[in-house]
Amino acid sequence: MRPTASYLPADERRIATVEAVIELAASTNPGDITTTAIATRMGLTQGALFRHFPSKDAIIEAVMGWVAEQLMARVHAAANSTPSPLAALEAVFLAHLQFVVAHPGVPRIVFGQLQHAEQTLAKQVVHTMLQRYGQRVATLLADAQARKEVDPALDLNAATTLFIGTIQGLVMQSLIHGDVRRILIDAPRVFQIYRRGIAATA
Amino acid sequence: MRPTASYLPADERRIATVEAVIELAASTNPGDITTTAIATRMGLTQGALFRHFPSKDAIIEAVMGWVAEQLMARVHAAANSTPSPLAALEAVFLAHLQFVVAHPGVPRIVFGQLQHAEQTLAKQVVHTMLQRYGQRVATLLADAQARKEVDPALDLNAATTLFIGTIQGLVMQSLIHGDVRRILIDAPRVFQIYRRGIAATA
DNA sequence: ACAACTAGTGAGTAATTGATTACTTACTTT
DNA sequence: AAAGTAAGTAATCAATTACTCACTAGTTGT
Repeated sequence: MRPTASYLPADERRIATVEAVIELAASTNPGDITTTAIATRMGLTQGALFRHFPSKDAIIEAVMGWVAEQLMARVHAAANSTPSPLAALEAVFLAHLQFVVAHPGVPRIVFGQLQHAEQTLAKQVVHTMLQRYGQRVATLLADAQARKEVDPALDLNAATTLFIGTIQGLVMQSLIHGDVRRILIDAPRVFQIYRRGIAATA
Repeated sequence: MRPTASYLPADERRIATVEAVIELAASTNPGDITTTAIATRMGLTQGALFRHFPSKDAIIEAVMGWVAEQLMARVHAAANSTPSPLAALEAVFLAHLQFVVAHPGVPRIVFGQLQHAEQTLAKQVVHTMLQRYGQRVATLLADAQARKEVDPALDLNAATTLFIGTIQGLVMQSLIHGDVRRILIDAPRVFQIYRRGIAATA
């Protein structure tokens, strides 16, 4: 409940707002996060929020933008961290999960957004993020195939789906058990099975 | 928008209510489903609902109970459909996903429930369901190991986590793409990689 | 020090929500 | 057919929500 300093400049206040939402989402149903709750956590009154955002939806959009930026930065860094595509794949896998563990509210917000029926702008941001993400993974898998690090007969689309699905599955499980840190224990052991599933027949 | 007949007996009306909620959840954010929306879909007035349920939460609990019952029935049937544990595992995998495709609102409601912070009764139902589910899968994997159908050195806990995670991942992806039926296309190809990951070293 | 600007306050509003209730309608039993 | 019971209606309630605005407090440049 850090009582953020008063009278921040507008851009810093907007960032503080995004952080407040993500922190709140760690322990609250994202759909139930009210503007009053956001403001209170920052030590502000509710009306003050609308000095920096035209609507609540705009706040959510800002949050999704922040998430997309942060996550993709980590993914790309991990993907380029090693020359071996297969090793890079594992680095991406772990980097993604570390990001989630560091910000447990993030997957909850993302899942929450995907639930909405309306084609909202925030949902669009999630869409393009996941699309770029999938393309990066597919490229790594193709590279690994070219280097004979994985099975030449591997179904690349299925492998990409399973890669992302495995991460989302781990996240869901942590959501079920209410224990985020368990992800980091399960992650390497689960990835080992995945790697075996796509491995080159030695 | 089938206008359910008027003057149903109480138990039938309760079942109709559960079905209405699940149908609504297929195209609406479960958290945004109002008692008015449920009643309207059944061709009733909102107040009539509270003649059969003491509260909205009670409606959700009834829905979760229905889901747990239906899903576990299908899972157990699939698990016992063949003597080979590995084949049974694939049968469970497909049966689960077919259930989701038949009722697209179900995973949305389940995910929505897991988002709640409070330890609600409905959440408890989901918990025990997933626990029993996991135990059944773990048993099948252990049997498969005993029959040497899978790697004797396989990490059973990780394999169980990955099994459930893979399903949840596929469901999430369909939620992202807004196309439920794609699950049935991806499912066999994804399972093939999973099976390879746990397979016995021939 | 002082004006100009920005950030925050706090009291409001309209709309929506789950829930209650007095009343009416339909079915069942004898 | 009369009486009793179960099911549905329609109006209404209190609470909560996102959003607005006239005003005040703090910050900054000169």
